[in-house]
Amino acid sequence: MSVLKKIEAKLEIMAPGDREIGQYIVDNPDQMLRLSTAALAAEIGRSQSSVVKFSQKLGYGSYQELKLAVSEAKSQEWQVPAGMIHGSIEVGDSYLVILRKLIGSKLLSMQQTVAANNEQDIGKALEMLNRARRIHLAGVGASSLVARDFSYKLMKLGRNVLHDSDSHVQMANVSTLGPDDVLFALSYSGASIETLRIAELARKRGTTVVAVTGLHDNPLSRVADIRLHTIADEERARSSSITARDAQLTLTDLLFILLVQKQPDANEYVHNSEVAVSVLKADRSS
Amino acid sequence: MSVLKKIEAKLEIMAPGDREIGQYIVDNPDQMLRLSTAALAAEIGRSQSSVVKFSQKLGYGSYQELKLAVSEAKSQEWQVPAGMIHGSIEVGDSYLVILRKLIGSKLLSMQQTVAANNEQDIGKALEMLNRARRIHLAGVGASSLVARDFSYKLMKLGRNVLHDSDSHVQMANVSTLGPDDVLFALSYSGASIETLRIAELARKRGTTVVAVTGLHDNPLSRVADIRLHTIADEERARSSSITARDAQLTLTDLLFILLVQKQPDANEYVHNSEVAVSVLKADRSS
DNA sequence: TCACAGCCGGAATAATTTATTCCTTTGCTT
DNA sequence: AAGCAAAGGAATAAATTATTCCGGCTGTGA
Repeated sequence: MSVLKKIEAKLEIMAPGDREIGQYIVDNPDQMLRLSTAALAAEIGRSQSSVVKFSQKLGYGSYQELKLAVSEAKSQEWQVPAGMIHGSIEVGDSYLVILRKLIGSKLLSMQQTVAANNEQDIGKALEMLNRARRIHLAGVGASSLVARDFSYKLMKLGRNVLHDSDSHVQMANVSTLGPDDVLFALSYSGASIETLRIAELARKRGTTVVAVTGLHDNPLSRVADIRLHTIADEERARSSSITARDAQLTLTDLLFILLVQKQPDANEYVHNSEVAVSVLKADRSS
Repeated sequence: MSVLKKIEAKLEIMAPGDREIGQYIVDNPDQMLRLSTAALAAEIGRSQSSVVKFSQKLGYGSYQELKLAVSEAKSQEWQVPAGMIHGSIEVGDSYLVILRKLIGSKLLSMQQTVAANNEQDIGKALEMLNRARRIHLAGVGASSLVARDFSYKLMKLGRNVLHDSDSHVQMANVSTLGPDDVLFALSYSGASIETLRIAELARKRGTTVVAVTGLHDNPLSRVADIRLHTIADEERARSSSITARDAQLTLTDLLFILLVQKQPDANEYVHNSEVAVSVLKADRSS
């Protein structure tokens, strides 16, 4: 995960002094890279030692390491191709501007989402999904659509998958899960009460819980065994539900592809399922 | 020009000592970033001061600045200009390569999709959707998920929308449509027999049919009044269903945003619907 | 061949930056 | 109210970086 995101996420739970430092870094990563601890401290009116301690609390061995991480993070964000705009979409915008902004913010959320999850966590989730006897997918509203999309893909690989858009049915299904199963729960806010209850129940039954939520602290994430994250354009109200969904899809697509890589006979499964569907399509007589 | 290139170019005309330092940096930029002047000097058996002087000779005020430049240069190499790799995903690919290819092909399909539809056609579709008494969304399989996603968004705007994932129910619904209504039909192949039949029936009843299909000639497109197109990465079998869905979503998202632009009270509707949902979320007692 | 100017490069040292220690304050718990 | 833990700053230690100084080597011109 990018340091800047990490700092931003932790900002709320930091001590006031650390928050000021973190805020400054998030707001001015460029300046920060050129400042010494003392200079940075002076900039925001705190002591030099606080800056050093801040770096250490974040898990970096030294201030220099923090700088390196910031520099790397900054470069990752720059990957948006030139011409992309990710401002919010305004009423007066022309067709072309809207197009660019839409694609720009979609791209941004996809990139930030893959950056927000490190390979280890993805790997753990993958391992769980791969070994699971059954996979239950939980999610309501828009997340339910993502869950269903993912369930179709998993079925193509011959996995045992459960999902229903009705949360009561989901709850009933969960009550049949056991320790060999996995619950994959999606909720951007991490606060959807139905999904949360389902995750809690699964946890109680010894089922491994993989949660896909936003980066902020949230109840669903707290009950999970494995935490994955999606990043959406929260500020831009008008596109937020779009990018939150895109972020979830990016993550589930990634998991699907990685599963395919792991499964030697995946192509055969996928191929067979596609043949089966195309038989349906070709059947013009029905 | 990137520092590394610059160093490489000057390597020949440098004094032997400087050349050694430069070579090391070019060869191991990653290590260099974590080494102090003294450590770097020790690594190649030279004096610490030589390293400092090396930085200065290159025009950087300090060793730290050189480090920053190297870090930046390294990150630039990462972002393959225009950014992405569009190759298909292979079994041996590393995690990072998969990430890039996935996002690359998603981006490509989004860009090609918006390019494949001219503003006039989009405008006509928009006009139809805007005026429609009722909007029926048709689609099966993965397209049904896109249809449902779109239906949620339209409902947020207070529109009259019909969609059911069961094609028989869709068919039944269509038989209640009239000339003031619009059928919005999604099918990448344009050959899904259920969706096609639904479109034909709608046509017969005088309902305007908007079809969203691939660019190839196809039956669904032929019966439609307004044709919109999605472009997916067909060659790449493994990601085709992913990009086809992304393309459809890009198009429906675009239509949604344009509808919002047209509807003066849209924000209020969207806001109200979001408030309603958040009330559900906050209700921890259920 | 013999100054001598120029530079390369290292040792020593100065200056700066970073890390640690220690101590006071503050707010919370018991 | 006493005890405790965390926050945060001052002082100081440790490290890193920058500068100075000096010996040695090389090419040049008398």
